Amino acid sequence: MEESKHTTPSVDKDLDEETLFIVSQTFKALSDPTRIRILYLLSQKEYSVNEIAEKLSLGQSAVSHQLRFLKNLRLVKYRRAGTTLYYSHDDKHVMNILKQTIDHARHH
Amino acid sequence: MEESKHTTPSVDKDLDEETLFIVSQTFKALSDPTRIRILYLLSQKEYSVNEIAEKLSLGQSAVSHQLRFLKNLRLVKYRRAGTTLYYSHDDKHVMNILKQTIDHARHH
DNA sequence: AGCATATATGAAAATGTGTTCATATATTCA
DNA sequence: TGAATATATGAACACATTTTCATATATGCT
Repeated sequence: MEESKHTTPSVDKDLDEETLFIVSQTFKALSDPTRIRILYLLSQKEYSVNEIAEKLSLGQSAVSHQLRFLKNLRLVKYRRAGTTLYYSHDDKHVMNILKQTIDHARHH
Repeated sequence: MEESKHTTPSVDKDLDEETLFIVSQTFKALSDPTRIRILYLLSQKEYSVNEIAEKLSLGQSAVSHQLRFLKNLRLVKYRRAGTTLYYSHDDKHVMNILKQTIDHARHH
């Protein structure tokens, strides 16, 4: 009975492979400027693929590929309206972390 | 006078290049399993380069390269004791975000 | 100075990532 | 069904990242 009585969670346990994988994937999603810009846009409201491409001056294909990446991690979701897919964010925790880090970066 | 009266910071402003760069670099630091393991280790206490290499079964050179990466972003610092360098974390905000995300990943 | 130990560094190799291009699929409408 | 529009997909390319290997540098000790 020596360790972690009422200490902060996450310290003192070791990192199992699965946790490590999830954490690294999550941060990888946030490590690319294009994906950050997409998520930041989606933090405001839903947008279609073409709207995202236009707003950010990116190719339709590039946006689609990145959305698939984000979708696989369940960071975004979409709803269909005819042939148009409206994407929106789908992970409040991750969006919150992105927001925190943007604020932190801005405060210099 | 239409937007962002008392809304959350970081929304509604656009992302300037510099902020985008800092944010993406920060997350890139956290996106690699080796660096995550190093930072996680350093969240507990300071360790020398060789201690880190042994604890994590990594080559001395690989650890040194990653520490330089983290040092450039001012995420870690070191103190010298003879020929030994003891590294420790140096950014509470980033360590907090790492901790949050590990907890989040563990809760599935 | 010479030797031992701890760490850093540069280049090469192996692997991973992001964009583009061409094309496929899905939906709507006439 | 056929045309039009929106999005997805796969392959190829360019570029970036991570590790390894060999070697350099720094410090302390005798």
